[in-house]
Amino acid sequence: MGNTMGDTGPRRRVTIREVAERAGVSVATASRALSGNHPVPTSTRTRVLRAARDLDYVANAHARALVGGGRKMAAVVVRQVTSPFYAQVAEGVEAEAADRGWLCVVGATGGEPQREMEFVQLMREEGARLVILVGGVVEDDAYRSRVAHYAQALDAAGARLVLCGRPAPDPDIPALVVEFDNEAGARAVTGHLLSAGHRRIVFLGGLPGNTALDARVAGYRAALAEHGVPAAAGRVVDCGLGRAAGLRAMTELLKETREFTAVVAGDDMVAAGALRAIADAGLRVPEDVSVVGYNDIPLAEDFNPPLTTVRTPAEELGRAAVRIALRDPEHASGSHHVLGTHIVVRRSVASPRGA
Amino acid sequence: MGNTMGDTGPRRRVTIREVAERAGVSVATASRALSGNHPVPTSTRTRVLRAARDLDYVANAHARALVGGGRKMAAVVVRQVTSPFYAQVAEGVEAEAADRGWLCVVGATGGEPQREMEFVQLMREEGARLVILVGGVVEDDAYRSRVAHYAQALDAAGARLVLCGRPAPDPDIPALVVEFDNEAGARAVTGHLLSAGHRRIVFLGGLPGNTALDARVAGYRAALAEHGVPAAAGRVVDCGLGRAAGLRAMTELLKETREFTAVVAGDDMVAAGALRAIADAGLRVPEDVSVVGYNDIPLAEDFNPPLTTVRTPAEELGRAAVRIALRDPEHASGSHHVLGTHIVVRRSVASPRGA
DNA sequence: CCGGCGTCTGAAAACGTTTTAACTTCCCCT
DNA sequence: AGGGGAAGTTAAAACGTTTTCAGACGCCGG
Repeated sequence: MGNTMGDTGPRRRVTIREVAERAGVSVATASRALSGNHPVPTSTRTRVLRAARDLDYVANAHARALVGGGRKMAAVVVRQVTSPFYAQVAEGVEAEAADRGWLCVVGATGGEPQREMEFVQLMREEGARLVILVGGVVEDDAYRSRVAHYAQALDAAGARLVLCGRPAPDPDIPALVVEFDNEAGARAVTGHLLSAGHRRIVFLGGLPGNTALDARVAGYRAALAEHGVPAAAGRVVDCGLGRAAGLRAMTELLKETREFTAVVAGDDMVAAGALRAIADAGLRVPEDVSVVGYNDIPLAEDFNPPLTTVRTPAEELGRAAVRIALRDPEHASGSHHVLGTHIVVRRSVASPRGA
Repeated sequence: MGNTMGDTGPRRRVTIREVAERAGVSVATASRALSGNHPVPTSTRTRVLRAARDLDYVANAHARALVGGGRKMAAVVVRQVTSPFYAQVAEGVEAEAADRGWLCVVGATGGEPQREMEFVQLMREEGARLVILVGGVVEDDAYRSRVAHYAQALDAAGARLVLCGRPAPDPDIPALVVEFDNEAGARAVTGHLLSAGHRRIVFLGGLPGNTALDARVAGYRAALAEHGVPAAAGRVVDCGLGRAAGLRAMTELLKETREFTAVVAGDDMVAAGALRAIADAGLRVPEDVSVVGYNDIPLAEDFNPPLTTVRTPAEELGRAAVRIALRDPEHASGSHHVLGTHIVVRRSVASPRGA
């Protein structure tokens, strides 16, 4: 029993009433002095402030939100927070929210729509005024109706919905879209490979139906076409994202054929797996195979070799999401913002052997 | 005015009153049927539930928390969410919280005590019932009084405080400590180097006063002593953490001397920087210099070469923090849990040249 | 037929804040 | 002198729930 101070009994927080009493004013005056919502002469104000400090008063956010009809809270929903890319987006949201004194909640869904729905529901209960759904997704009917429902419900509550890197099911829906130009990014990085002389290039990490990946595949194909490479020379391996997927798919591919000189990975994690698979097969990067990634995650430059990739300013994506959502008074349904990307050249690309 | 959000107009949410009306019952009955807090005959219950569904009713969490006197909310506070290690801890907390239907808020401080204090204050206002402060820290007077204040204030509000990887300023303080055995981990990994034949080993990434790093340095020194290496042969470079710090410090060190054959890095990010610096200096790992890290972050195996390091189950740390805090009804002041670590051998260590 | 008990229900009292509307003062202007 | 504000303050009414307390009703055993 080391705790001598009342360690038992019901804990009661100090209320504004006690502050008011101690300062010798009414509750109303205390509230005004504390919230600064209404001018109060300096003398009383300091008296109230002092009483609050003496009592270590902490306002009850619930009571405040209850009467105020809302609260400054944003929510980011991602697949998982340990993904470097998502972590950066979340950090951007958090930072921008913190700058305005907003609270930021993050939810992880593990990719399960069920958990996404539960989380959005929870945010409705909590009165979040901004919900940011992050990450590409396969756009099926279930997705469309889910998002339509979110949008309608949040809009009815006066909250904003922003979709980061995923499409709005309908242009009329009250949701904002902020995303990168995946098509352009993939086109640029594939072009980089083509310029180095590569002709047999495989795309590793397709995920049919997933809008983000489909766009990258489209960019890859467009680049091929631009450089006059017959479409048949291209190849897309639909292994999805993640290091494990990249590792497995690349291992398989190498067992099947070596008729390619370069691979563009769906993202940097896939590239990490591919790099490992290539090394395990006794091949060298970039001498034997060139590899490019996507996203430029923080550790991409520490890969072996340092990865040439497409930089997608993820933190900026998060910041932009809240900035735009909070600025834009129109909330213009179907408002669509696309952020640019650029290629960052490191050492995972060389000219192919024969060139 | 003063409204930063374009005012789409304060929309009114559906209240329980409307649900009750539609179901033809009183508010009290509706509440009981919805919250299941009190038995209600099936017929009325279905009626109420149906009305709620028809109206897309969402309970107001604030009102509920106001009367209920609390809410299921946990907060994790980290330096930055993009640090792989912290991200994993946060994920663990989030997962464990979600499992119990709790909400999880994450705050990033950027390492500034000021922001830490603001965030804890915010959590007090919000009525969080669990606050988890993560990450080593220099234990000075400011820290001690800060944490003592958090502990007292949260305890007074009936909330729990847990310190992850940072010390409790006083054993009597109402806070829980959960951490890894840094000393043992560093001892093991340094021992690994010593067993390979290394004798001139430098520790890169000290941060005097920081308890986590001090413990690792202590482990490093203990290992040296165990193997009969004179203390004078050891060297600690106090460059702090982070990739940039490791890169800079290692570059400096290599300019000054090459009288060492191995380096143990303060964590994996420092190791990443060191790896790069070593490569830039034209040396090879592990042939010329062996390197080990700390934490085994997800991409450590993709470094060049794959990094031998100490695995600290970060997600488990986060899970354990909430599990212990929520389980232990005593909250036993000074309760202290330490989680084990183990070394994971990859390819960044070889026997030194002469051996 | 009555007293008592169980089961359902509803009116009203919380919870802690902000805001509204009204009430003083006090001062300046006519 | 008297009227009109402005400035400072307060009591009381919200806000949307849960919970308490008590009433209504039906049923059983005496």
